[in-house]
Amino acid sequence: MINEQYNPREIEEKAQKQWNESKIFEAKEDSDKEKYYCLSMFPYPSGRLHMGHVRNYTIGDVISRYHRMLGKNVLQPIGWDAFGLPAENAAIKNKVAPSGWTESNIKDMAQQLRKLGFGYDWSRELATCRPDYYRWEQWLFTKLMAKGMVYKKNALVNWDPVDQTVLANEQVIDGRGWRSGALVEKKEIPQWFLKISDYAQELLDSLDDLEGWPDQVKAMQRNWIGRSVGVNLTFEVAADSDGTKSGEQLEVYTTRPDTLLGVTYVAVAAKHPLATRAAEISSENQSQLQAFIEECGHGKMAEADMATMEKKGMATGLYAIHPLTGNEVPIYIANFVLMDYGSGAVMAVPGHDQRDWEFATKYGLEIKQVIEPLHSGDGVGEEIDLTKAAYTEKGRLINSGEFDGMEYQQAFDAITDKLSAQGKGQSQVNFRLRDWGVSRQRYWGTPIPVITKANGESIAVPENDLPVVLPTDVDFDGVGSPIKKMPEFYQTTDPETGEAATRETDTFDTFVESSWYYARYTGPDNQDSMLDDRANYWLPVDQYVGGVEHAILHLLYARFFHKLMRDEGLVNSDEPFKNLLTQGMVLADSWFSTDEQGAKEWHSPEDVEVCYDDKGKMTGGKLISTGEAVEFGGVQKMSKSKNNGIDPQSMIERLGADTIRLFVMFASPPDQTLEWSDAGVEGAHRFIRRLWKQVFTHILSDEFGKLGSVVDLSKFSAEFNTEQQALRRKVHQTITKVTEDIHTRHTFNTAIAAVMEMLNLLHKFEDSAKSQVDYLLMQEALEAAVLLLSPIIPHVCETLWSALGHEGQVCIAKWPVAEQAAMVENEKLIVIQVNGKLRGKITVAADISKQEIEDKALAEPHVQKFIEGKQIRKVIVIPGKLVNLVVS
RNA sequence: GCCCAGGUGGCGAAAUUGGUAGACGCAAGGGACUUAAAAUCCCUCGGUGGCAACACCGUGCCGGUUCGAUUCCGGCCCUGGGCACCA
Repeated sequence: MINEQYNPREIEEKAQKQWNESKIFEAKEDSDKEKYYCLSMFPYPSGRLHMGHVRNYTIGDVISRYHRMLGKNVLQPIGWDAFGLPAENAAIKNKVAPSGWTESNIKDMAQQLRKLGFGYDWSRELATCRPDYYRWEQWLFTKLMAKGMVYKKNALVNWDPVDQTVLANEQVIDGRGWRSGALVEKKEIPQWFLKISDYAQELLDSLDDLEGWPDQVKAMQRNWIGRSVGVNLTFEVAADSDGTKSGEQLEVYTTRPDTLLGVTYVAVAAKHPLATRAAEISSENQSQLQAFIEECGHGKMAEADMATMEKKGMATGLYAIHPLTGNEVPIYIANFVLMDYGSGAVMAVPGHDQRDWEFATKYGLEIKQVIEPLHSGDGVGEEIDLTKAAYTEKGRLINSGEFDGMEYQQAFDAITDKLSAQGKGQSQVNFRLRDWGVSRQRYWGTPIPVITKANGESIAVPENDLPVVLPTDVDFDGVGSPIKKMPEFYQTTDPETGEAATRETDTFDTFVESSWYYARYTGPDNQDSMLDDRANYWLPVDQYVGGVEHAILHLLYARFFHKLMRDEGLVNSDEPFKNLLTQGMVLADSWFSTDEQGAKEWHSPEDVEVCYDDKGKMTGGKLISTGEAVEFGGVQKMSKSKNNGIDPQSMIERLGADTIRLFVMFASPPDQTLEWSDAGVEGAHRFIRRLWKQVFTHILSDEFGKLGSVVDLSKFSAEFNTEQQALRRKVHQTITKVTEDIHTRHTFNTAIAAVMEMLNLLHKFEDSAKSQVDYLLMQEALEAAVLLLSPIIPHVCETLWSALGHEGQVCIAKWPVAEQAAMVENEKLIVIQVNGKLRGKITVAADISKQEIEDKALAEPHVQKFIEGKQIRKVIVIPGKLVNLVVS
């Protein structure tokens, strides 16, 4: 029996207690059952759950609960991506150690997750900042070192010269350090790299096998890996003006060797040895060159900044010899060429590359046409004008001597062969993907398990000395990493000779931890090895759910790690995530007022009452607290800066977890952005109350008591009247639709809408219900609604399921199966169009012939008005759907 | 700048394989119940014209393919995500 009033707090506590006590979500390996591993991206323990988390974890929970009801052995774990920058920022701000701050956040957030009723196996909870987790990451790294998958090289970082610290890209604002305001420098320091490029081809190829991944994610990864076929070729550097020959060579890579004869200059990075040498040669512009190189050393090293900054360059006074013509072309220093990428030099073809064209136009360099458009079918080619833009299409070669008249592929091969024969170049497959730099000069991360010996040689920490534990009792002042100032940490001995040696004080990129956590969940208690047999029982993950912002980096690194672990014999699959669902962001209205200085003050949408005109169009808002009028700032991503975040905690307390779960699943499909709406949340709550009331009214009826436990409704089917038949058809159509929407399409919004439609029909049916068969049908409909909604609003469905007379828990009840016979429609609605415009509708028997449909359509009075006096040219009949009469 | 998405009523959205545009929900308006309010229930709800039947227009913009286009093709505009040290 249930109360008349829906009381979320009471029933949610009760349901959660029951799930905990029955340990229903603790997964045990069982080879007799089909396994299903559903994983949501683990959260960073910032301290408060935000709506993005709620959305992500509700999607994962709905999928998990659905598959459990199909009878599968479901694993849904949770843990914490616990290393990272925010803990260090909090440490500086609040004078607390990162470790304590993080652990206390984990406690708070775990509490919030429990309140939302997610069916996690908490016995497998892990946190990446704990040594029993990161020790295995260190272990794997040492194995990779032994294999030669790891190397050290110099790489650029954003350096803050005042704070004497490395900055993340997000800490560089307008080219300056966020705290010091100092102009940021690009500094080269030694760092550790993982050879992800060794796996570039496999990472690209196996995308084709990932049928359960969204196409746009695969496309982004393909472009990121960026396989290209081109030519590596060498320019010799010409003798200096005083006649001395340096013998230097300039290596460049191009994907357009067909344009080689159009090269009119060569550009090198500011850090290129040639640039350095040019600035040392005494000449009239020596000081300008030095100043330019200095200028290129500032600014941020993000690709977006490189691509959008003003392209600048300066002639070095040096010349390169064209490998085919022997002509001399000037060598320029250019700010958009980076020493880190490729060889640090590029050949420039301003006639056929837009960036080169802009540069050449700016500095008055020669623009030479070597490609002409192919003629179209009528023998006419398009006009090109190289004074307006570069012509970048592939075409036919001109002004290229012996190669004139060749088309792209022929020219590509011929020029490559010639270079190759002269020892000046060879064809080369290149990838855009660069090796993964894993070193971070930060404290709050996994220590890199490396020791540098007295002779400068780096060696891995021996296996039995692992883990290298990060000291947590530290004084954190924000100026550099504390462990770099702790001799008791970094002073050590050479494990072979016992001589003094130093530990690496850099830590891993936090993407390293998040690249293998999904595998560790299969055996988080294992103290003896990274993974065991359980990994091969559970892996690969059947469904991975997370933000679309991770479409490239995290997902690519995790795929890479899976292959590393496979080649280490730790897992037997090729890919970690069989199916992927990328969820959109959570947005909310933003509101602001402007002060006398013109500065905007952002107000929480929870403090704004929205005003509408009589057409229901929003006109503005005013603050509930003060009555002050505020302006609408658009629908924006929930953020601190716009003050438009909605706290899930207070929502749960006010309306219950089920209401929030229902709202986030109903408001939009999971892969699109979700706009928060208080009114929409109220609507979700109203729906649950209505469902509650429908069940309550039903079980209170006299007829309900006489129903008996299990009834096979199909045996009454011959006696059903039209309304009964229609209700039953709707119920079974709804079961079919919801199953498909959840299972295949992941469109939870339409699944919920379908149940709403069914309950709306049931509501009309209720008014006239009298007979026992009516009540049996209503019981069937209500049971279907509760079962179909139980993955989404599990607490209320547990309660209603038992109220409807069931003993067991709904979360392990059997998912309903639609009865085909109940869905048979003996009549169909046919739409009649004339010239594609809707002109009438007829209802016909489902098994009627095409000819009969056509005859009936032509006989329709309203349709006749449109075909009268006209000639029927064509009749298109789509059985069961429409007739289109083409007349003129 | 490059790569990937998205753009449909007042709003969130639906239309699953090219076949009734706007399901479902929110907001709004009208009504019932109530001393009153809340809650609940019923009705209306893309635009324009019309007493109405109904007609015309309408899925970011321009063009194309088709009997038929929100859906396919070409071009453009706008918004969002990612761009390698935020997670």
